[in-house]
Amino acid sequence: MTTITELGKHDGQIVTLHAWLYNLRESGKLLFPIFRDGTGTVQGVAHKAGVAPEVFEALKGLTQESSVAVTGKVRADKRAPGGYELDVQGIEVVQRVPESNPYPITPKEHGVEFLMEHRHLWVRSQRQAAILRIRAEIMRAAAEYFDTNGFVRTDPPILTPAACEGTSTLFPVDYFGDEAYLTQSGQLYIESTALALGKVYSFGPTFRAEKSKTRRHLTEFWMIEPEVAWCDLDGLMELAENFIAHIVQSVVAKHRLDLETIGRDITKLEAIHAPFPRLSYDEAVAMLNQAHKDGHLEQPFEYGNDFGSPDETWLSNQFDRPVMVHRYPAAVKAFYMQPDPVNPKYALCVDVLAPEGYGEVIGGSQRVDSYELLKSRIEDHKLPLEAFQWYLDLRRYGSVPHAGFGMGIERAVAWICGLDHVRETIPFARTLNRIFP
RNA sequence: UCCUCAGUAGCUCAAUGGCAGAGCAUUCGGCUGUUAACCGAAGGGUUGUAGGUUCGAGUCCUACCUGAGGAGCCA
Repeated sequence: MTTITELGKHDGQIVTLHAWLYNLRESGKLLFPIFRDGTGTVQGVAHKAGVAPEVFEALKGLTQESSVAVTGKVRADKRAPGGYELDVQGIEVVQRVPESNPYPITPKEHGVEFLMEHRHLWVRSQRQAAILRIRAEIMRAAAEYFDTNGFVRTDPPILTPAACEGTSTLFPVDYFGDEAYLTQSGQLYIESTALALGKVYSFGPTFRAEKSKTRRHLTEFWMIEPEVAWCDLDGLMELAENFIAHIVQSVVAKHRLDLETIGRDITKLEAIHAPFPRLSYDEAVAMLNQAHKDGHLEQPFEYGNDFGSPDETWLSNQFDRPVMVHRYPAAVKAFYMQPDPVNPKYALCVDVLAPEGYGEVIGGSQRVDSYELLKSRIEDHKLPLEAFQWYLDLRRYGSVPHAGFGMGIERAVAWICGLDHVRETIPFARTLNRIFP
């Protein structure tokens, strides 16, 4: 028993594959079945005169996605896309898809709605399988970076008693008669474990009930969030650029074939090395104003606002690697962000914008470490002080400067794979209009 | 929540207000190197739903439903 990616090690040998029929071409007394097994695809060849009659009959007219155990001889062939073909000698049909109810996803074009409705089958296609393998590598490499740099993984709860930031919409759930919410970020909790363990991270699903209908939004998405005690904004930006470079280079090193399958321009990924360019908010605004003057942006940018989606897209397109925009006006940012001591109207925060117009993949900040300031910020934002007493405890007992960020896995996958929508980056996307299958 | 666009065969799409069609898929036949193979034939329709205008509506009008793209918000 072997797999299709391993066929090169078995040239000239007889092997058996557990596989599915991906497609079948016939040419008279010649059959060209294409098999897929989850690791790749290979074309089989069967001459009517060269195989047992019952094998030829079983293969002829076999239906797409029927499951089989196929035995044959591996043969290097320069006509084959993967370099090898399989001369079929025997086949056991494990389950034959009936003609009366054929596999719905044909090797032809399909619309988004149809494919999403059949997501449970769509994941079998070569492109989707390649994306899911790359997603897995991104998640593995992300965890690996922290695991090998002294971080302890401390996962926060998914069921939470109160809003983390109070602004985004939350999914409420009944908790034995009380109202609880699905987490939208583990940040507040890992600030706690960071003060216990030094360097920590969390990695899990988060939920936002925003009515966003764009190619960048899911209602359920995965986020990896480091939080570091005794860390300032500069230290955080250094962490972010090294972290991202590690992930991208791991994917390039281990999934070149998958990147080629989905048509990704790999040279763009090979350029992703630290350090990344850094722009202050004011510098970014100056660039946006110039861009508007030059006619690259329709809307003039109003100083003091957060960047809109077209602004982010344009900014990130100006660089060949991710760009880090730091020190936004505190007024448009979250209550827990530390003010810049040089000018307190700015927050010590950073957004990392992926290149090629992919926009924000990381948002992070140094956190407020003063009890008095944090308390007044909570009050200014009209958040229930009672619910944040435990969070304020972190400033009552041995408070230190600390910082952290969150990276959305799906946006990172979309960028690294060069996809135009995050719905293809996760096995089963949850969007505003879809919670099926 | 707002703006724009789209719903016709299993799928992707055509059809000036005048007989509802093609390619793929399925079935049958042909082809000894095919690469989303090709060639020939057959079956397959409550045109998203409900009203309306008209001699006549897939097409025009109204409402609703579903989906897509974008804005805002965010990762």
